[in-house]
Amino acid sequence: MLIEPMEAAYSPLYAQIKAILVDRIASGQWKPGELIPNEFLLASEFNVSQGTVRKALIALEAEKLIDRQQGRGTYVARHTSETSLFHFFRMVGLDDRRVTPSSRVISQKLCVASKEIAQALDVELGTRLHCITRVRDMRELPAIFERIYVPQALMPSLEIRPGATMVDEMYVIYQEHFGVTIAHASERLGAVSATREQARLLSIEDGAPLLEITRIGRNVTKKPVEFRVSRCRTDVFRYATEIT
Amino acid sequence: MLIEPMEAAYSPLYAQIKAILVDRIASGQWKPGELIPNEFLLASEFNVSQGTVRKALIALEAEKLIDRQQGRGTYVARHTSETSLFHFFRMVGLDDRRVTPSSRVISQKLCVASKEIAQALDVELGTRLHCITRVRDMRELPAIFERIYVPQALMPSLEIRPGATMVDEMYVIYQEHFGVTIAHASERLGAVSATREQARLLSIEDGAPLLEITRIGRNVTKKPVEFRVSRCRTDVFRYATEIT
DNA sequence: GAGTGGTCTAGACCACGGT
DNA sequence: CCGTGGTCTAGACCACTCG
Repeated sequence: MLIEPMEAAYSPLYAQIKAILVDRIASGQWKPGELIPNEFLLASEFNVSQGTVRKALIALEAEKLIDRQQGRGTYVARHTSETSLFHFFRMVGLDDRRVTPSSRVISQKLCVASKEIAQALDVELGTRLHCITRVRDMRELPAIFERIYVPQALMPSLEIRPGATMVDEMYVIYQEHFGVTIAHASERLGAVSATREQARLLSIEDGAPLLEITRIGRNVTKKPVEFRVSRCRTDVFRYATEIT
Repeated sequence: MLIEPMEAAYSPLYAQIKAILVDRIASGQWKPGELIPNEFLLASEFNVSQGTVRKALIALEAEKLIDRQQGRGTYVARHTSETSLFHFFRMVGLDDRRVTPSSRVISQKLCVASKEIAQALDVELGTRLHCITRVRDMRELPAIFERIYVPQALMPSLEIRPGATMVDEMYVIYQEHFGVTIAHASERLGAVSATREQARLLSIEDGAPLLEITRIGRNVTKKPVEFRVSRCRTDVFRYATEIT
């Protein structure tokens, strides 16, 4: 019996607890990598039983917002190059084995949101955005041509050295430098023909078919934060997904 | 304390219960659509508490093997055109709205498993397969060219009338006629150029880029049952996936 | 051994779908 | 009204990590 507002739509206790915990993570009160109080402490704080807190925590773990480790404790999820790639990067070789990309930044510019991007990011038309163009190599091959758009307001000092080879994932940078955690993403896939520029950068024939992935990245509160378009060679790589 | 074999790897009670229930579904002892015993009955059958059974049932529901309905009971999941499409068919319009395909069968033949297909279906090279070729229309447009391979041994009398417009999903047919339930699938996506035949059937230009989806469909025990290659127009449709 | 999350139990009560 | 699944509690014990 946490809250009992008149006329309230019914919501189970564990869902209310969960919402409170999400808020603590979203607001930065609990930061990525931080150890949060154990189940009994949370239970006594909210005056509920440990089992109820547990149910909220299990739900948060399923959403990958926290990381529970038996014997150690519960931590706020943190992006690492590893986990970020494993979670958000779906390309595999024809042998079905995961590949690790590295990236070369072609350019970083400021631009304004087009109609499509403004709608995707839920911002005003003309909002100022960072626009990063890069090529990602996989197994020594140039494989992905990528444009990334993020609102300048969210990450004022975002600065990627053009030409530098990047090991770190963008999502690690967002989180560690700007406190922005990408927790969910929507992807739309289609097939397109390579433009002349893309063909040159990817060492393929002009007009060759490319897999185009359009992604909207969202933070823990599901607000859109990043828009990205990736054009991938699929002569030696595939996009992998499981339906369960 | 269900089983306690010497040297056994530790496995929680609810996982053992779950395995038993999966087996009852896989073996056909409980058939799709059937009402299964309630939580207390199962609990007393296995001599565990209701909460333990519940945990197994919740896991099965997450895997979409059963359908739990408050106030009514728990049913073995059944494919319907609706649920099958909603679960396995990922194409959406550019407006992000779901589309419902209909299909025209071009041909049905018998063939033998190539190396690639034999490996995918985990059968011997040369195993006899049904091979169905069809075109799927979406919003009055020919949109997908598709080849489906299933072992003849699994579905001896599979017979689709060429030319007939199909409303029913293949997966509904597999389940209702042959007791084969597709419960999981792996998909690999890439971009390819349309062959002349495909271009003609899809009313697009020769060599136009198509999204190629290679799917391995698996039954409830995760054994591969169907191999399918779909080539999709993505000028007005997209493949949609969420990363959560 | 102390502390954490994971499992399991037993029982109470609630919300929902039918009769 | 009954029977179902859904929530919540309180407490016991198990498995893992670390000092």
